[in-house]
Amino acid sequence: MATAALTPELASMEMFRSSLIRDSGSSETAERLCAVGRFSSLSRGSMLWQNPDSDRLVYIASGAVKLIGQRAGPEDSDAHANERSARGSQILAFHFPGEIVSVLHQAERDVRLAALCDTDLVIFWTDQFLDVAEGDPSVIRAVLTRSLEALQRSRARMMQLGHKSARQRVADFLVTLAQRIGTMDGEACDITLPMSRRDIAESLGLTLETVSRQFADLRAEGLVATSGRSGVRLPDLYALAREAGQRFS
Amino acid sequence: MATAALTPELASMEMFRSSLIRDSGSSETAERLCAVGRFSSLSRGSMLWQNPDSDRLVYIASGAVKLIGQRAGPEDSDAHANERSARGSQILAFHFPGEIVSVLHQAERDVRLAALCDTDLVIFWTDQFLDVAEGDPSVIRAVLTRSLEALQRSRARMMQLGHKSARQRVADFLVTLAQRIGTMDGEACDITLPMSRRDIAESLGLTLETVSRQFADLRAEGLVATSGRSGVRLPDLYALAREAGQRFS
DNA sequence: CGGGCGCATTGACCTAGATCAAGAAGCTGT
DNA sequence: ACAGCTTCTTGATCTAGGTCAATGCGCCCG
Repeated sequence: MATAALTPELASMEMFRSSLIRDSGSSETAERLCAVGRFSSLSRGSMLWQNPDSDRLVYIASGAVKLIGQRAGPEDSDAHANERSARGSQILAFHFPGEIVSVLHQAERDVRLAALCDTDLVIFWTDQFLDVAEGDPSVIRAVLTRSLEALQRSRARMMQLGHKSARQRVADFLVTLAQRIGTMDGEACDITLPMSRRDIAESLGLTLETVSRQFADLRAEGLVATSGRSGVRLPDLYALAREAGQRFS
Repeated sequence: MATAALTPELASMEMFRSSLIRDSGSSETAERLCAVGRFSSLSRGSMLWQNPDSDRLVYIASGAVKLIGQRAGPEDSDAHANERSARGSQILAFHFPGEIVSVLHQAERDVRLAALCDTDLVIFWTDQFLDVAEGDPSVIRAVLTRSLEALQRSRARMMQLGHKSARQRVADFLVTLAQRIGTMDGEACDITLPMSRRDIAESLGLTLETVSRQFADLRAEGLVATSGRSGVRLPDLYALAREAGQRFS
């Protein structure tokens, strides 16, 4: 009743519920799903420890996360497993509010979710989620559609990693991100990067130095402007997209 | 009634039906799905022309296919669009009998399915498939599970493309393929490669020459033996897996 | 069985990007 | 405002793998 904001937990659950109903699920199913979902709040930099025994579905309510794949060195022994020991880890995807991430348990590999900034999310045990959702085909179908979209993005990234130059990767990264979280400002487009240069590098399969150099080049050519660590402005999205795409030879 | 084999079409439909029922779908749903599926037979090297206006699901009954992603040069004009003009195309995945491939229509990109050898398959229009399957949640769930598996494989490939050396990629490719289509022979494992060196290269984001060189090196070290173009024997799968995986430094 | 074509192998060289090594901004907290 | 971090930028080398080019071999077909 107070004028103060809802608790993050209630707000997150409400977001999830209404996103389901928008996908034409019945509100009854939504209620039951909310009942089996567990709310969680992550602060910047912390990771969601993944039980190695089961798959999860994670709904992002607010903030931003990265999905990290790490070749599972068998329990890197005692070494304080804080994030910085990330040698040779690969970022598989970034995810933003409203999206559902599927974190599959995968023998031999270690897949984790880490928060780029303070993040609220709702976690489901995949089997349980599907058991409940099975009563409502439209919900399962919605989840299927989302996972096919994720597959599509994943394939697009593969093409990027396969045959593109550093310059193209960085350009493509910026254009794609602009489409997902950018705000148009007349001709130009502004993005506030939630991730570090290192994150960008690891997601593109490059080194942080190379990413930095490509930013410098694009900046020199007037294709991007930066302000501070995280402010990026793309004065000509089309020109940049052209850089990203089919520059033969 | 004759002793002769079934027609490929009937055999393919029967495979599809029984794979569905194994996944606990009702046989009634299976019948209805078969009714909307269209059988098709591809000969070695030919491509499934993808209508650009809709997504498809393709069930592989026999043979082998590659899923190709090509940055869509706007209608490469008249140039006889036979397969060989594949400049800078990337192979997104290989698929084998029993698997369901989802081919999503993707603006700006051209995704196609090509047969590595003579192949029988059943094609569905995704929306129609799901409309029918919606009556039977366990079928939709099965499709979802398969697509999550595809996502998982896709992520694994991303890690490969991201941070691995040519040697590791080739080793990983062979080990992964061995697990999918290899036949054990005591300690060793035999594979008959359905794809060319060029295909391997394009799927790993390497050149055909580099792949060849890596084969030569691994051969020299006794980790693989080859016979003819397509015969491969892996005398020590574990040693090879170790090459593929976490060789730090 | 032998000719010919396409795939595979091998070699010589050369760039894009990794690696190593300083510095220069940015964002904290006091 | 300043100290002390972390993250970013820039520069100088080094090398894995790409590119170009020649040769060899498996496989199909007459």
